[in-house]
Amino acid sequence: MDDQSAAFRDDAVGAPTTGAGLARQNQRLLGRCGPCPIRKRAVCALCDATELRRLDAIKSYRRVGAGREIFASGEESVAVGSIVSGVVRLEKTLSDGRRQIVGLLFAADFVGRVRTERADCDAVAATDVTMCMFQRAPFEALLKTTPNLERRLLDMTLDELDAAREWLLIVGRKSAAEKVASLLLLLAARMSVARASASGVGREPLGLDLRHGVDARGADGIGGAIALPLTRDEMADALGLTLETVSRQMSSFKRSGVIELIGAREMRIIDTEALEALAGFG
Amino acid sequence: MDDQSAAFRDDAVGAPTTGAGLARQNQRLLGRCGPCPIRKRAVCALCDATELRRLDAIKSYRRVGAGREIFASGEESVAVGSIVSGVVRLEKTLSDGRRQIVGLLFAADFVGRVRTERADCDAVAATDVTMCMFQRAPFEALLKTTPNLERRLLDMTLDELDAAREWLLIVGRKSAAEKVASLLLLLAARMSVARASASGVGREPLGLDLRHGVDARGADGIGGAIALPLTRDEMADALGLTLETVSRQMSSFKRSGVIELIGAREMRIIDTEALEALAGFG
DNA sequence: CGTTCGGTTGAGTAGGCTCAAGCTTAGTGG
DNA sequence: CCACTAAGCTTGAGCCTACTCAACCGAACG
Repeated sequence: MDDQSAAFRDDAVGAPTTGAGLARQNQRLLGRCGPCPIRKRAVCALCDATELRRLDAIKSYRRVGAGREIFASGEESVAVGSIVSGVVRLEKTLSDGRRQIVGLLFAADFVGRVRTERADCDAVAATDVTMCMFQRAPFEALLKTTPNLERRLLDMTLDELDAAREWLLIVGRKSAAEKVASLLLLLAARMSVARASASGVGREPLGLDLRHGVDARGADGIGGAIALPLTRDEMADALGLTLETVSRQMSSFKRSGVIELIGAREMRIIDTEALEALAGFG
Repeated sequence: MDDQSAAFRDDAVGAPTTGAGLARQNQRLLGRCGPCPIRKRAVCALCDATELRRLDAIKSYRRVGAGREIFASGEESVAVGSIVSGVVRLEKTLSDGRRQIVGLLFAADFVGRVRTERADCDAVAATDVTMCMFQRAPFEALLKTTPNLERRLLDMTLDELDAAREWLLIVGRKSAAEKVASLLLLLAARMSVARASASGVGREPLGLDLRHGVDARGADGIGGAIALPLTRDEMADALGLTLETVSRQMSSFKRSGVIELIGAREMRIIDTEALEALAGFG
């Protein structure tokens, strides 16, 4: 972390959590958007060269260590941006401490809320995160004059909305086993897409979108090992369960040979079809 | 229902459910947008006269009887539109019949999904509904050339996303009593706003947005009687509960004098603060 | 080498579900 | 007008899933 460019703000110094392996190569592509790994999928996906130059003028990269807050609920929302690498969780907390994770954001996803004064979720780095940030005010100004930017943001927001509703079905109506299986499939799908980020797919749904679990069969996340970006506690808070229940379900999946656990925070899916059956698709 | 204009399609003939009081006056404002009660809050809110004329050219009013489907999950999405009056529920169903209501839409809210081939929810009229519909293809064409339309749709979609996430917290982390209290406050707030629809508020969050429950104190829905647009079963499916649990909670609120039930489908909130406390805001 | 954090596992409990019966209301037809 | 029906609602009894409380484990770290 010594060859930082001037535009690179690094919040990860002395990161509270052990987050090895912050994607080194991201430092190389600073400044220009051309070689950016999320260029084709992020909010800038539809922008032409001119528009990209305008965005470039107001962007700044920022690294956030695992566990660090990106913005807090209720605070004035000043910054928005795209995730270049890593995972961000959006969470809400009741006054008595009960917490619900209401969104998981991966590479290329957009973080922050335009056109509102204050955030209504906390956004926290679930892993070490690299972001391409914009001040909200100039970004909103650019939104107004750049239909390609607004169009892409609308698309991404619609996809997030679909994902949130899919998640509502899982949290509201599925059993503990189905919930955990659903989450594991989601993580497998999204973590692997994030790794294979060079591929320029045009339309990428975002957030907690379970349908990816089905599409991603054969992608290198299922079959390969997946580093879980959430603790048992966080998984529980995403699913409306307790950490003990999540742990028991994981152990049960492991015992029945559906998944393999490598330590506690890494997983390999052995039998994708069985896991999908457990997730109760339909 | 005999003075229908040519542009008025009526799906409610022989409506399967008892839906008295379909807002008669809506028939009067057909054709022109000027006197439309949702003009200032719907997707057309930011449109100028020229843009409005273009929208006017592709719109058609449609009445849907309570219980009737507006579109079905998986079917090709051909129509979108604004709710002029009534309540629409968005729901998802698992193959074994478990159902989750993932959105409630009221007057001025936008129904349907642009830029996707197929719907991923069912949309069903919860009450008799009057809609201002557009064919999806011409509407999307207009979206591309009308920034004011796209901007407003983005705003509304962002508000829906906020609402869906708020709902996720309720479904995932609240107790049965808190869930039911939260839903009653939401319904009180949204049903009263729908009635006082002439007021031209610029920024109106949409959907299952609970924060309205707090804002709407003193509005004429709280204090006045509220016609519940959902059966106990539907309330349960919105909250991730069973209908019996919902019924028990309602009875309990009634016994403790927090609400009054007028028949089973009409309610008056007696003690708003108590109900808010029961809803567990924080 | 002790501490801390995250995870696992067990035992007992309870909140909400299931099953079941009976009630209310509105609509229908004799 | 009133029995009949059906849909929606209420209430009760018992059960089960997931929660609570608690002990223990293992890895990482100072």
